[in-house]
Amino acid sequence: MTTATASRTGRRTSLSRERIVQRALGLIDENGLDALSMHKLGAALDVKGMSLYHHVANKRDLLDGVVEAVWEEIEAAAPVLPDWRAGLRSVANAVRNTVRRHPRAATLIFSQQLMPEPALRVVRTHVAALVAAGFAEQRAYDLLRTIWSYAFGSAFAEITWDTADPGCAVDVRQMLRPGTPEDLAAVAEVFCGQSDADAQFELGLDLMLRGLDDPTPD
Amino acid sequence: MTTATASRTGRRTSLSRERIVQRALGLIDENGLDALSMHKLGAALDVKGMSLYHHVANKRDLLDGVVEAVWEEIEAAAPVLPDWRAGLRSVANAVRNTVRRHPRAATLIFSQQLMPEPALRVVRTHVAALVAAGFAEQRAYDLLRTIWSYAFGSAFAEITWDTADPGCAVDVRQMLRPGTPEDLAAVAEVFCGQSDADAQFELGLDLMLRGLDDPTPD
DNA sequence: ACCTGAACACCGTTCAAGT
DNA sequence: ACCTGAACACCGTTCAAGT
Repeated sequence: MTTATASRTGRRTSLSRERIVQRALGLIDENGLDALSMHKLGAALDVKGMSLYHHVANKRDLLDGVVEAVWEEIEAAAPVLPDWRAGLRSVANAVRNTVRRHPRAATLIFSQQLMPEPALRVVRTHVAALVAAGFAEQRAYDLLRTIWSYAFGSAFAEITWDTADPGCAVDVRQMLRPGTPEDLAAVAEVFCGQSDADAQFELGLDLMLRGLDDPTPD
Repeated sequence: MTTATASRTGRRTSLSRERIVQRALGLIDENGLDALSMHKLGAALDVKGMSLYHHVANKRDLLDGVVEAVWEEIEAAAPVLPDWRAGLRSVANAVRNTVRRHPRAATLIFSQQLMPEPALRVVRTHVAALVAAGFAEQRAYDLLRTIWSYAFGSAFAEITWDTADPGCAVDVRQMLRPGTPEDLAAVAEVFCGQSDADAQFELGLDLMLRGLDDPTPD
């Protein structure tokens, strides 16, 4: 299952929480969350599994670290922009693109009950930008939360339905239980086989952003 | 960990996939997904773990069954309504309320790569209603998908942030890593400590539904 | 037809050594 | 200070019995 290619590189540098977390994210991206064990992660780092416990408290702590690493990517991709609508758009796109880049790690973001620091920095930065644009603070939090929920919901729906092959369209049937009647399978094909996922994502985003008036100068 | 109360009831009725799946969902609701094992599930049904394999193919198949059971609850709570906006609202609320009723099982819906039949029936029914209201079929699918994504995203955000104690507000800090600086902790408290989750959910829903024009009669 | 004892490889985690 | 061998309880799963 695990390739033996990793055994030559990265033996000189010793372990660190950072290196362990990044390797874990890499392994999850490659083989899926279920295939990640402390034993295998150790092996991928040229070390025995037990050694990891010198740098992470336990597996839960390790996975918290992975969630934080994903959030750091979101943060880096979600700059504040002069126009407040464009700023909210940048948050939404950062969330969606990052989740799509790590589809097999994405479920962790919701299953670990955690708000890591990079996530909180995204909130702080963009709330501040909305307030600077004239919104009341409470309203700014509400708007950000709404866009945030939509972006995560869309990204999750997409990765659930994407069967990893962007080209071939008809593999939606893989996610149906064998007995599924033909008429329902046809429904799934239209609903899940998104011809243009980007346009679909924009639809909801546009609806929400166009519905918002510019803040009244107070 | 497991209470011994279950050992008296339910011994006379023999096993069935249905009974196994329902008990699994119950155990997940009580103790969380990580605490569910085939051994423990067997014990909760007065049987050895291996006996379950006569009724479910493996654990993945069992969890697929749990996802399907949750979808059946969503389906039952999402009736078609005369007004198309009210119909979309009923889907959104059914998703949100059901996810909130099974917070510890919710992550399964996205992590199992599966569209079970009750989910497909919800799609078919509500697309048909939108088409009857005058929308083009492709447009109907797009709208439903948008509302769907928002509802799941909101529900997931809520259960991630809800620390199970609806009363006490300040337990948001449990989801912060110990080192988190005070200013970021304050951000988390406003962002996650939703004073009125229902109103927050309605905000995004209203934005989207108000932005939609009635379909032009063709 | 359905339940089970025994067994397998694998898992997370601890701890007393080793260097 | 950091790595490891040995060991623990637990896990998913198989299979040859038992009834």
